[in-house]
Amino acid sequence: MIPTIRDVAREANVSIATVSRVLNGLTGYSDKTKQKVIKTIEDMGYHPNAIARFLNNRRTQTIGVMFPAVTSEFASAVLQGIEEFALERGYSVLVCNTEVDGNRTMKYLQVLRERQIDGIIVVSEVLKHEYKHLLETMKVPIVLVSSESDDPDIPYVRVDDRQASYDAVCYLINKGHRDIAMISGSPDDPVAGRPRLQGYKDALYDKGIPYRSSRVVYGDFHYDSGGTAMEALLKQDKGVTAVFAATDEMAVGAMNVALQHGIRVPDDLSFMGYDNIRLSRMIYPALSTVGQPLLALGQEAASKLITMIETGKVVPSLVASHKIVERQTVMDLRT
Amino acid sequence: MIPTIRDVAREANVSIATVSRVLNGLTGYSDKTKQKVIKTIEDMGYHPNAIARFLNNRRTQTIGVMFPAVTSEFASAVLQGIEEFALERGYSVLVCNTEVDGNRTMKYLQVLRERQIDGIIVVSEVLKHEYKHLLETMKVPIVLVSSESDDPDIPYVRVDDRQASYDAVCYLINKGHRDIAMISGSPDDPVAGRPRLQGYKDALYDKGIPYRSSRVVYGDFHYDSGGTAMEALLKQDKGVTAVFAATDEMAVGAMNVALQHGIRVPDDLSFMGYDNIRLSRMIYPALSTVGQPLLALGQEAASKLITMIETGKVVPSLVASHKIVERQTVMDLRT
DNA sequence: TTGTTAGGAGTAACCGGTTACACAAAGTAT
DNA sequence: ATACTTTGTGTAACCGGTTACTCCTAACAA
Repeated sequence: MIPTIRDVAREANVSIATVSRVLNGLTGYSDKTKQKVIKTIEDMGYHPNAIARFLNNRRTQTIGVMFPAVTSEFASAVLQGIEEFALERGYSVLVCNTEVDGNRTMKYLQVLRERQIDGIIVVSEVLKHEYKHLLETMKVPIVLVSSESDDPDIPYVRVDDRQASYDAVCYLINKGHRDIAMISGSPDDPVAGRPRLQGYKDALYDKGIPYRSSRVVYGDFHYDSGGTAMEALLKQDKGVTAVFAATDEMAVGAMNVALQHGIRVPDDLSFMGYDNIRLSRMIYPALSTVGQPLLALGQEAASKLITMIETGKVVPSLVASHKIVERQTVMDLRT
Repeated sequence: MIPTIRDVAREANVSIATVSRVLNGLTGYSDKTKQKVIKTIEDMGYHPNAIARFLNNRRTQTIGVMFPAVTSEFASAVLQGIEEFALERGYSVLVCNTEVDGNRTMKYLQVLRERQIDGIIVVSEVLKHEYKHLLETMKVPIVLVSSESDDPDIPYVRVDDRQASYDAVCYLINKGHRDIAMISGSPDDPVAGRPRLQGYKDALYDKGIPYRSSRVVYGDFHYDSGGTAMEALLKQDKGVTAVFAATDEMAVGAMNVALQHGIRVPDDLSFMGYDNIRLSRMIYPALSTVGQPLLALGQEAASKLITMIETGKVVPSLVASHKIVERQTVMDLRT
């Protein structure tokens, strides 16, 4: 039988209250008692039951992390950041992969509520009305990563997608490119879709380059759609010298299609991605891209969430800085 | 204040036992009572507290998953498999990333014990003696993924690495290659190191090709080491027509170095990887490799673990089937 | 000497459920 | 009519901790 605090108390000839106090480093016992209790605990191999403790603390020291896709490198890097910070602060992380279908999100939220988690981090997923309603009744702090909400009580941690996209396109323009196509995600996507497209448009506008809708094609953020988009682009617009994609995956998909067509990269066509996932430096030629501090985003999100949990106050949002990662897929056209 | 079962009982004019029975679908109440209770629960927005329930069930419906690296695609695919199956069966998953340093494993095991998790899945990590001792005192079922233990009480789920490696090399030989190099992981690694190297040697032996130690170079399973290994290989042995790497990451790293050296793939040099991570089809040319059913490995592991938890019996291990994934990096040398 | 205070330790209520057991009423067999 | 089930429901103990409150004693100030 696994020993309980009562067993320890009996064995050490003290009360359970005293054992509890020693365990929690509270005051109210002599040093002699402390030694006796500690020794008994070790002799018996006693380990406190966190579940029982949680029951009256009303804190489970657990946070739930919801992802649309754990398998994406983006998500797993963020997860690692969250997890590292959480462990340090004594919190555990429950993963919730909502990828498969929409109902899973609701199901998971129910599970998280029943498990009395202390807070939730939602990664790159927009809070639908349905979820929000449920979340409100849970009265639990929430932090968003790479997403945003109009609710001032829900802070977010993300980079400025429009600005990052703007900078990427400016980078291309500064390298002498004027005929730049974009492979965008869905323009309805408020996180990685619309703002990145807007950044592209703004950069062109500011640099005096006319925007042509034939130079924008749409994918679903993932690898295969990048290839499909590239095929379409090759058909509809010949004069392009550079392609900017809203995600690295799409950039790589597009680049591979170009390579299959015998197009040389970057000599004939330049590519620029967005995310700086590990993949981007593992391909040949290595992809130039926009870097997001993924690990740090995760850590920041965990930090904010835990602060909210422990202070009960709302914490300000954070716009983390991005950077242009220069590799080998962008040609310098200036002579 | 969040309503408890007592609040519901009072409101519905029944005892807490009755509410509990309705909640758990037990027998022993009239239909009228049931309706009344259900209505009250809904009206009050009552949700049972899983923590309190766990306290007397002695089951937390939680499993811990330990990884050396969540960020690796391998791990995240397995995690997804585990998580999917677990959710279906009402279990939640606590992720434990032991990547950073060795002490974290011990720390995490302590956390898992205190949290009274029902079982542990250890992914591609060998159980050190230190861990094993602790695990034994926890008296909790364990399942290994892509690893092995001499303890018959610890089942594993993995592919036959030696055989898979053997098949990969035979595949190359059947395509007419005789000068095959290998980029191995550490030969001390009992999971992905030694067996894969052995498979390579066995295949050569069986096909009557002499083994040359100058054709084996060692990496650490990750991307960069593949490149380094390739550099070494290019220096020490010129006549190679194919390179087999113990992981896709190393294969890709090696291939990129080859491309940088102006070597054409697969025309001048063929490459074969191992793992079939997403990356392998995202590069150009797409990497031929050995496929492991990662998602299924995860699901199987979760399934076995939950069976062990619920029946208390040890479950047999599983050797899952691998397959050769033909893509574009292997040249057919037969005229 | 007496009153006050602080420190060490114990008792018991409580957190929010589950469940063994008790019991009354209604139904069925004899 | 009596004895025995069955059904519906309640009471209270229990899971393993935390903590408010109480009590006793020794030390110290007046």
